[in-house]
Amino acid sequence: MARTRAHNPRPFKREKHDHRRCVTTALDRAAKVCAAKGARLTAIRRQVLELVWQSHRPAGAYDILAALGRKRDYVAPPTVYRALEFLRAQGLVHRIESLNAFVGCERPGEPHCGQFLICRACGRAAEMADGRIEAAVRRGLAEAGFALERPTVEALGLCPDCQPPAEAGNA
Amino acid sequence: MARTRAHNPRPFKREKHDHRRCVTTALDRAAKVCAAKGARLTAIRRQVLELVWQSHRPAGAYDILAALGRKRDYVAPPTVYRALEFLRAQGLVHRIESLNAFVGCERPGEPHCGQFLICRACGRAAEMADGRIEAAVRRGLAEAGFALERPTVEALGLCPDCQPPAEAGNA
DNA sequence: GGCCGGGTGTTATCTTATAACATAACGTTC
DNA sequence: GAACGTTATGTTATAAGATAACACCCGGCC
Ligand SMILES: [Zn+2]
Ligand SMILES: [Zn+2]
Ligand SMILES: [Zn+2]
Ligand SMILES: [Zn+2]
Repeated sequence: MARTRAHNPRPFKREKHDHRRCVTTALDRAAKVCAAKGARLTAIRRQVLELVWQSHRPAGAYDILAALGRKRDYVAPPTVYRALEFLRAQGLVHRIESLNAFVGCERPGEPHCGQFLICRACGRAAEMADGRIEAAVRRGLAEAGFALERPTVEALGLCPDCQPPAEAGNA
Repeated sequence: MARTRAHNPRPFKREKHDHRRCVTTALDRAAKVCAAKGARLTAIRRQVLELVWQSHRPAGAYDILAALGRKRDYVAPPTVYRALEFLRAQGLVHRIESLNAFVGCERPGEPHCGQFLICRACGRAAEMADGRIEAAVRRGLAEAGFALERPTVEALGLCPDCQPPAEAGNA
């Protein structure tokens, strides 16, 4: 039963990691996904995607707008929103509803239900891929007679790095 | 193992139901919850709660603002937002992040993870109470080392009433 | 009275998002 | 390579959602 790993046990990256690699991987994957679908990853869309991946903190549309303004001539809000909508339609970014912000998708190409941990201390958001959560959600909604289109789970809290140190030897 | 019902199998109300009863129940419960906590359910807060319960469609802050203006003298946005924030802190309403809107909580007093089905056709939102989803979410987040504070599940789709009729005899 | 704190009123402003229309770039066909 | 339909972007204006900052009121308390 070729069961892929049920979930990623470490959704939050280390504080220090080779983030340039995150970015290049994301851009490479995006190119592949778009090519496979015949979608056009234009210059602006690519730049917006790159800016979304600037960090693991969700980026607001106007943050991206401002950053984009530094790279090229000023662009107006609709341009950014259109690019973000395109990227979301391709499954390349997720929108974090509770923050009105966007993060790059960790698993583009694989359809999945968005599951996010949002740290209210450091602001990072990590995407989980817990098959059990997804299964529970899909089952619950099916039992409610609901035709599911786009489920998302968002949890606000404290990431491992931002939690006060445990008193006892509780790992 | 006094297991409460795992979930409500019919989160969406019938089109026609005695909705006044929904409202009065909600207001009664709110009074009890506030009394128990020593929180003051003032006139404005109560009116805002009543307006949130006007229907099972999530109400935007400015919808409430407008409706409130019809009942009493004009109130400014901060008044409504403060009332909504109070109600949310008391667990009397939930915010639907993906809609920037608010719905009354079906189970005030019982701490729970918000689970919502949002129909993109009729606009209604139904709160689920699926213990298995909640358990899966809590477990997944705990395994990720995440200190959980406020998990929510939101699913966009079509409610049973709004789905195209099934072709075959598939219930 | 004088003080405090919670709740509300008021004004102004900020952030987020989209409507509507104009223009440019691309791909195809002949 | 001109004409055409299609998709993407530019531009202007505005809608929609949310909050900051400060004033005021009112009840309880000393
Ligand atoms: Zn990274
Ligand atoms: Zn953190
Ligand atoms: Zn009702
Ligand atoms: Zn519906």
